[in-house]
Amino acid sequence: MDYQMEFAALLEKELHEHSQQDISKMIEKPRYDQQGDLAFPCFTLAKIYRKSPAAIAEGLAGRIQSSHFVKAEAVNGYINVFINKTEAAANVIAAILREGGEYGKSDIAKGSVITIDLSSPNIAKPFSMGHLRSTVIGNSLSLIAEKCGYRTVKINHIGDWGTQFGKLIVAYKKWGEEEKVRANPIKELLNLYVRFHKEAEIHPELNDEGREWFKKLENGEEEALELWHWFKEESLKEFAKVYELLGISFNSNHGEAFYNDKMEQVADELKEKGLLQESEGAQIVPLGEDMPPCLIKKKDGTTLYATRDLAAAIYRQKTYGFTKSLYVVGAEQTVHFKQLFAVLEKMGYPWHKGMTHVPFGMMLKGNKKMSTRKGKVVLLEEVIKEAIMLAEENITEKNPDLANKKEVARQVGTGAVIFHDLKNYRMNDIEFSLTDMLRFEGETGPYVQYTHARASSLLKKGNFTHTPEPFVNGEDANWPLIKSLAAFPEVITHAFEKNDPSQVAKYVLELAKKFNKYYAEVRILADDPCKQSRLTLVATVKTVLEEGLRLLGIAAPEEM
RNA sequence: GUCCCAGUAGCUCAGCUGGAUAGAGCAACAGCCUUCUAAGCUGUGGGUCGCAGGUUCGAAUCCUGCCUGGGACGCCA
Repeated sequence: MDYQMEFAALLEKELHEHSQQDISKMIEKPRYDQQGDLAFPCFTLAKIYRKSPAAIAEGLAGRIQSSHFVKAEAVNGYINVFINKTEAAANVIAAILREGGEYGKSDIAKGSVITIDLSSPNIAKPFSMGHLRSTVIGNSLSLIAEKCGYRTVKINHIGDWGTQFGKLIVAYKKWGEEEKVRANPIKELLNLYVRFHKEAEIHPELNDEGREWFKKLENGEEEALELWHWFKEESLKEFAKVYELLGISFNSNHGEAFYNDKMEQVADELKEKGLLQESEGAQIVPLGEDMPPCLIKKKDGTTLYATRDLAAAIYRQKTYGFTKSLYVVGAEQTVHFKQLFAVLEKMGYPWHKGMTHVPFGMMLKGNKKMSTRKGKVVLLEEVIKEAIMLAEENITEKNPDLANKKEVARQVGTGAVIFHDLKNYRMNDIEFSLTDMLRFEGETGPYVQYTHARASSLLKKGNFTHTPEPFVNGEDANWPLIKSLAAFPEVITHAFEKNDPSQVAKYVLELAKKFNKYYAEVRILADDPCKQSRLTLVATVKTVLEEGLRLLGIAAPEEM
């Protein structure tokens, strides 16, 4: 039952100048409960009918009659209607019981493919807090897309190619020691990387050496390749630990290097299509006034990441036939993606229209960007481990007999870290704060998980069983919950359209808050005729909380 | 210099396809566990919605200018 459309249909009978669709768009959800469930503002009608909004509202309110609404009243130029709670409750509850975890799914995609470029850490650099953002946002978006009927392909486009490796090789050859790197690869490689940039400030010629070594790498010289391969292996091992802790996996791990043998074709194709020009010794595609030109090859003939991204996009289209393709990459790379999409358009690929850069703000420290080159990074793995430890302490204190303590601690600890990242709009910069990240109270992941665990516990204690004809009345205590439960499907589509997981995070918080309020006010397990009805409501809340958390990439333990 | 993003309570943020009384969490203070997990609930205080114009019956929300912070602007990714 779509109450908004029903309300619009009733209004349309009275307002012939407006279509049902238009009216539906004008209908709002009032902020305060006393204002009813749906509201129609009459201000814009005042001019047409030459009557005051209040008078119009008065006139219309009396004509709103339907079994779906119990009341319609005119207030301050609005018509406020009150939904038939018993009917609405029955519909929502039945839908959730019937669909379970499928509740809220849609099929707007009709099984078409969406590729999502996410995480994409750089080899030989530690997995920093900054990469966490891309990883968890991308992962959640892929889960949301799946819920909307897409076949998703998560691609970890690992940064395993580029001039930086030339630099790293130079640093290793000058100052590196094999045993040290073997013992503690990431840390030692980072030290070398940091040292390189420090020394390059005084001796800029080091940068030239770095470029030379990258050229050797691109030419496939053995020494360069061997070192590169080694650095890569060590880094991948390190990343795997983080992904395991987070519970995130990928459908493709093709990094930049994978496209090495595909870039020449791109350059050729650009040339054939007459897009390539030489400028200051480099090969470029000019993109007009609005954008800087896209660099395809440097004057020494080596490639740039734009070249690799072009090759990757073409490869992905060929391999997956995507209709949509998301790049979950920091906002500072906005121009790069504009260029990338513009070049694809010039190449005549219509599918460039399905490509979207999903930017996000930075992790700041002391209002400054955390710079890898200066060694100012916080290691994600350490933060996650800390969160897990803290979660375990909490369990030991509050629920010492919990069976699978370790696993629940992992779920809650990572839940805190992931939720902390996803609860706010992704474009906001985040000031890194360990205390905020490890908070388990208030608007946090553990708060939602805790609420879910409470619901689970009630169902167990109350011996809840699915009844074929669930009855949950829409009494006032239930109503806020019913309304929230009904909103879940539209929250998901909205989150997908905006590429915004925080919509789901905020929703799940709101539902948890309402449930905790209900929990405090109503004795759910009281032995009276309505007990099963209350438990049914609890069951649906549990289902939706669990599903909401799942869409964020967060587990919902039964107990904690 | 040009372009992009942000500026709402002490702090972190919601609200921004314009609407009726601007909301949470944290922090502070005061309550609530002999009854369903207190990782919870209830209450109190706290706001020139960066500033100035404009559009509108109506602006935190849209437009313009300015201020502040951050970012990006051809051989890094």
